[in-house]
Amino acid sequence: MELTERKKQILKVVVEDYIHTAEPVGSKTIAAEMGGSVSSATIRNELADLVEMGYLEQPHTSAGRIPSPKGYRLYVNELMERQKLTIAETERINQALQMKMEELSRVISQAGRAVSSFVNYPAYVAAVGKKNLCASRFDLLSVDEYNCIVVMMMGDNRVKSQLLRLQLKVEAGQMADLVEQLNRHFTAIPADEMNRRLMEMAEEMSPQMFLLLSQTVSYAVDVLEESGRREIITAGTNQILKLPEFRDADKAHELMGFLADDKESLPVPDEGPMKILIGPENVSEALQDTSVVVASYDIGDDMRGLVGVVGPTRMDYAAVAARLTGFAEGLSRLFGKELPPKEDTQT
Amino acid sequence: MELTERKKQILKVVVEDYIHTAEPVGSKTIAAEMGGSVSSATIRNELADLVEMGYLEQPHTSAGRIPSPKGYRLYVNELMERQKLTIAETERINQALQMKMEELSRVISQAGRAVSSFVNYPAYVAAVGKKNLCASRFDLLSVDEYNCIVVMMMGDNRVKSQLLRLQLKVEAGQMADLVEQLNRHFTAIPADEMNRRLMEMAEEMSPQMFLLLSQTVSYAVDVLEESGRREIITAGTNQILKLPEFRDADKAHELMGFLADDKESLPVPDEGPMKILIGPENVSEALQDTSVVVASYDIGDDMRGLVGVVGPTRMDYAAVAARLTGFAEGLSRLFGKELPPKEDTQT
DNA sequence: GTTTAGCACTCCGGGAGATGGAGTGCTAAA
DNA sequence: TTTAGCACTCCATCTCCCGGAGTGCTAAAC
Repeated sequence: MELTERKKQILKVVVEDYIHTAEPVGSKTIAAEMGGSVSSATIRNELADLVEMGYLEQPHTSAGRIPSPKGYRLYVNELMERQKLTIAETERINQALQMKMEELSRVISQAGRAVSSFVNYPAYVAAVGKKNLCASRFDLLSVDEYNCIVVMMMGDNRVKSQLLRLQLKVEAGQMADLVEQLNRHFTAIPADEMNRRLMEMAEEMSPQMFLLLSQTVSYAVDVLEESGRREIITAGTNQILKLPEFRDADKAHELMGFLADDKESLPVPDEGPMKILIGPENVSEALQDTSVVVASYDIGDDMRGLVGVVGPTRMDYAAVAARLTGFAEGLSRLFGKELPPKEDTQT
Repeated sequence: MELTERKKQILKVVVEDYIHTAEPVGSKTIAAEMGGSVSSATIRNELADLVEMGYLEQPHTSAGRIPSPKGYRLYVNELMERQKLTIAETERINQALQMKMEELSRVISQAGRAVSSFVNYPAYVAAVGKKNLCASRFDLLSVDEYNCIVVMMMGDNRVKSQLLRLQLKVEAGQMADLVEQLNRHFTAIPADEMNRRLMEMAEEMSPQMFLLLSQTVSYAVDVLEESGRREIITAGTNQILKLPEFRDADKAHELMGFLADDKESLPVPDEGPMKILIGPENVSEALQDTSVVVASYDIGDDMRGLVGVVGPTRMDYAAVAARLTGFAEGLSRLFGKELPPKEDTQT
C-alpha cells in the first residue's frame, strides 16, 4: 500500500490533535480539521489503511485512532514543521540563563530547572567532562611547617586547590623540590597514569619525599577523576504528574524513580545537535512509554554539554525541539563567552 | 475531663496502628491489641471522650478514629518510645556515609539521598554556611603576563582558587605589591566590607593597580558570598507517591512542587538537636497536612548542618527520629573528623 | 460508678446494571 | 473513488443496591 500525500496529511492531523488532547481522534474531527474537502467516511477508509500500515493504533474497536511510535517517527522525520521561537521567548531563555559566575554544577542545574519550566516536562542536563584531563601546573604554598596549599591548574585552565595537612614536617627547600618533581613528572599525564609514575619514582627518592609526593598526587588524582566523571542532573520531574498518562501513581512513581536514580542511563546524543527517541526506541526499560528529546552544545575545546527533555510519547515535539535548540544555543554562548577567556570556571 | 493512663494507652494504640495501616482504627481492634483486658464497649466510651478532648478525630460517624494533630503531639511528647537503632542499622548508616573526599555539596546531597531511602520519605539536607566568613590569606601565582591564579584561603581553612585574566599587563614587582595589599587590607574582613575598603583605597594608588586589585577583590567577594548562602537540597521526593494520602495526583504535585521550588522555607531547627513539627504547626501553607522531623549536627566551629524528613502527619515518628539522629551523629563525625584536620573541604 | 452485652443505625466502598454518546465498519449508491 | 446511511461496538458514567465495619445508646451486670 502506498503512503499518499493525503494519508500523510491525515497522520499529521491525528498526531497534532492527539498531542494536545490526549484523546483518540475520530474521523469526523479530522474531516473538520482538514477543511471539509472530504467526508468523514473517506477519512475512515484512510484511517483503516494507516492502522494496517502501522502508523496508527486503535485502543479498541469503535474508538478513535492514536499514533503509534512508528507514526510519531514519521511525523518527526517528515511532517513536523520546524517551529521558530518568538523574539519574546528567545528573550526569556536568555534571561533565564543570565547568571553570575558560579560553580559550574550550579549553573547547569539552574539551566535544568529553567528548561523544565519552559517546556513543562521533566528535563535533564549534564556537562560531559573532559576525559583524560591532565594537570598542567602545580604549586605549593607553605602555610606552616605541617600545612601547605596545593594548587593545581588543569588542561582546561581550571584551577583547583586545597589545604593539605602534611604527614611530616617539611622545610622550604624540600617544598621547592617537591613542586619541581610534580611539575616535571606529573603534568600532561592522565590521572590513571599518575599512580604508575608514582610507583616508578618510589625507589629513586627518600621515603619522606615520597610520602609527601604521594599525598599530593593522590589529591590530584581525586580531582582529575572527579572532573572526568559526568554527572547528570534532573529537574522538574514532578511535571509528569500533570499529564493524564501519569495519573496512575505507580506509573509516575516508576518514572520518577528512574529519573532520580538511574539518570546516568538517560540518552546522550552521539553526534549531531539533536536527537529524538520515541517510546520503544529507548533502551531503558522505564522509558518504553516515553519519548526523549536531547540537544547538545559546545563548552570548551572538546567538551560538550547536553540538555534533554523526557515526556510522554505524545509530547509536543515541535515546540520542545525549538526550545531545546534555543537553550543549547544560549548555553553554548554562555560558556563560550564567559568561561574560557575571562570568568574561567571556578576552583 | 481527665486524661487517665488508660486513655493514653488507647491513644498510643490508635496512633501506632494508624501509622502503619493508614486506616481509621476501630474499637474492636484496639481492644484486641490491648490484650483483651477490657471490652470494645469500654473502649468506645473512652474513644468518645478522646474525641471530645480533641486528641482523636472521626472521618464520619460510624468510622474508626484517627489521631488529630493534637493527638500526634501528645504521642510525640509523652507516649512515643525512644527507638534504638540496631547495630546493623547503625552499620548501614555509617556505610552510606562512607565517601571519598568530594565537594561539600555533593557529600550533602548524597547524604540526603541516603536518608530518604532509609526512612522512605522525602528528605532534605543543608549545610548552613558560616555568615561573615573572611579571607585569611591571598596568593597570586603568575601564569603569563596577562593571566594569574588567585588563591584565597578562608577562615574555615577552605581554599578557593581561579585563573584570572587580567585586564592589563602586569609585572612581577606589581604582583608582589598586589599580594601585599590584599593580605594587608582585605583579610579578616567580611565580604560586604571589602567593597567599601576598596573604594577608600581608590585614591591612594595608581589606576592600574586599582584595576587589578578590584578584579581580585570582586572574585573574593563572590566566593565569600557564595559560601555564606545556605542551600537546601531535597531528595527522594517521589517517595510520597507510595503513600495513600498522596494518591491524588494534584496533592502529590503540590507537595513536590513545594519541595522542588520553595525548599528554602523548610523548617530549620532553631536550637536543640531535633525538632518535630506536626501538620498545622508548620508555617508553610503546603505543609499543613504533613509533618516534618529535622535534626541538626555540627560541622566546624560555628557551622551547623541539618537533615530533615517530610512525611504525612501519620509518619512513623519514632523510627524517623531514631534514624535521623543516627545520620546526624554520623555526619557530625564525618565532618568533625575528616574536614578540619586532614582532608579539609575542597577548593 | 464502671463495665459489658446487645442492638439499631449510619456510612462507606464496591459491584451490577442501565444508559447514552462517540466512533467504527460495511454496504450500496452516486 | 467518494459518500451517505445504518447497525453495531465499546467505553464512561450514573444509579442503585448491598454488605460490612463501626458506632452510640440503653439496660443489665459487676
